Amino acid sequence: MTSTPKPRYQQLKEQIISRISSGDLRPLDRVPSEHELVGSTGVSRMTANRALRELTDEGYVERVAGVGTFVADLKAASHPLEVRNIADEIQTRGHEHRATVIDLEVRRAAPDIADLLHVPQGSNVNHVLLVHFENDIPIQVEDWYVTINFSKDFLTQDFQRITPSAYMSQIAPLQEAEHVVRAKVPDARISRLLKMQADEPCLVVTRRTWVNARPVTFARLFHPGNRFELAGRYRPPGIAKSHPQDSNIVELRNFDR
Amino acid sequence: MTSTPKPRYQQLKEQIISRISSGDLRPLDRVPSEHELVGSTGVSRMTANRALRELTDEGYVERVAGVGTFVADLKAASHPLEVRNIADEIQTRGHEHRATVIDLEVRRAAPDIADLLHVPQGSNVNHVLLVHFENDIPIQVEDWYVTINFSKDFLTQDFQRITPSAYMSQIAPLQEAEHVVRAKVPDARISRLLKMQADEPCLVVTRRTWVNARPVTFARLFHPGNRFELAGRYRPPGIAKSHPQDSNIVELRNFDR
DNA sequence: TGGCATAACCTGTATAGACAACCTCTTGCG
DNA sequence: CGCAAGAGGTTGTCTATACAGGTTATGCCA
Repeated sequence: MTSTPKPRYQQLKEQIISRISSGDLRPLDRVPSEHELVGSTGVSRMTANRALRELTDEGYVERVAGVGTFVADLKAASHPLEVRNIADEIQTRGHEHRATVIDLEVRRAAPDIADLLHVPQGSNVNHVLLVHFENDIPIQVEDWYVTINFSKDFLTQDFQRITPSAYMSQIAPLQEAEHVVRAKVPDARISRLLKMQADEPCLVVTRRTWVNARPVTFARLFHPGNRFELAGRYRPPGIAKSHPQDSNIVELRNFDR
Repeated sequence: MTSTPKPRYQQLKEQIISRISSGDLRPLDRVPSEHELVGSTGVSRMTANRALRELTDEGYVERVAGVGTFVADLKAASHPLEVRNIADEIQTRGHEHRATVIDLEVRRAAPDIADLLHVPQGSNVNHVLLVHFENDIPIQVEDWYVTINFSKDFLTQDFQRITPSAYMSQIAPLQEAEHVVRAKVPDARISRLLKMQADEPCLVVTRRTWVNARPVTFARLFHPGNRFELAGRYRPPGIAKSHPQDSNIVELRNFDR
């Protein structure tokens, strides 16, 4: 069908991405050098250089002159739209973080959850509900639903130590994600867990992730509207040489007013 | 100080970016071809190619094989974190859009506004307050403050036809922006303008933009929490060849429940 | 043994040249 | 007059080569 084959630098990129996705190359592993790629694939060094350079721009690998090319840390590969790990944020602020698991079980999927995860209604899904505290003040409720096939050791995880989203990114690299932010007055249970007053609004972030074109997780994150906000900062690319990753992250932060 | 000068492809990129920023090159204008850059700057064609290719990746220009390179439309240069123009979104949904300007004047900056815009307290700032309607239902209140120096013909704009954010991007390209999203119960005036019920929460997006490291605009966008949500979708780069711009946009959308 | 020069390897950049594919406009033929 | 062929410009890709600068390990010499 395609009259012209894919360019060779693109083939090379996809080959390396696939080795990363499959786990053949793990974070911080060494990626073949330009010269090695020249030897193994027959392309010229400039072509290998372009492939590795673009993989750097896209956050898949990191390069150090004089040393080599290495698979990037998952964190560095995360996207501006990715909400930062709440435990990290709290620690960044120098505060104490604590999490309490309210519920951790396999349950039958309610109709709406089944629909979102593309599983039969009433089939089993993993579920965890937990509350995060910053200096003993509740600031986030996480309500996760994860397909059984995606995570088989879900119930044995210690979600008080590792957040669900950190656990998920360990299992498989993020391939696709959708975030929706709403303002909503939460139901009584969430309101109670967050020690909120009646009629106080929540900032609700719902996130769905896909792996291999199938939805695998669905999560709702509730935050007290009077204590939290979602902030993003943006600087256009091309001029400043500082890490673009730094500036374009979306973070959930506390505001003191 | 810098022992090694900037690479030539980077100098070329900055030179072209500066011609775009200054208005010397306007959207859809033709950018010098690779061959012309070779002639005018003395670099090799591969170096010119790299400069133009990276500018393409960064959204500054668009290239068409066999035709040439052109300054990208402002819209295409926008960032995932950039909230889409609400008039566009409504038209995308096939609905009728209408805007009503409630207030358009120069006023003295209140302490908080003066602080955010880095102007002396009580000095003059442009202000506009307007309401957007989708099929005659109010869906967004925009509350803008713009420094006098940045926009001198602010009061003569027809903000019922051109949204403030579209007008701002006409004046100068966005250099830096900060977005904050909150859930909040609005004050009585906003609540009335949006025809909201008491105690109903708002999704409030506040945005501040910088040009040449100085804050120039501050805006608050209010949306009824029960009618609107902020959605973002993300697909990692490098594999799919479809426009990355398409998939990573944050849009404000209506949900019907 | 300690320290320094050096070799080996790596990435980063730059050049010159080549071919392919694409688009537009002109030219010439039927 | 209409259409096809071609010329010329443009981007897209690829190669071979070169030099600079950073990092690490080796090995020699004092």
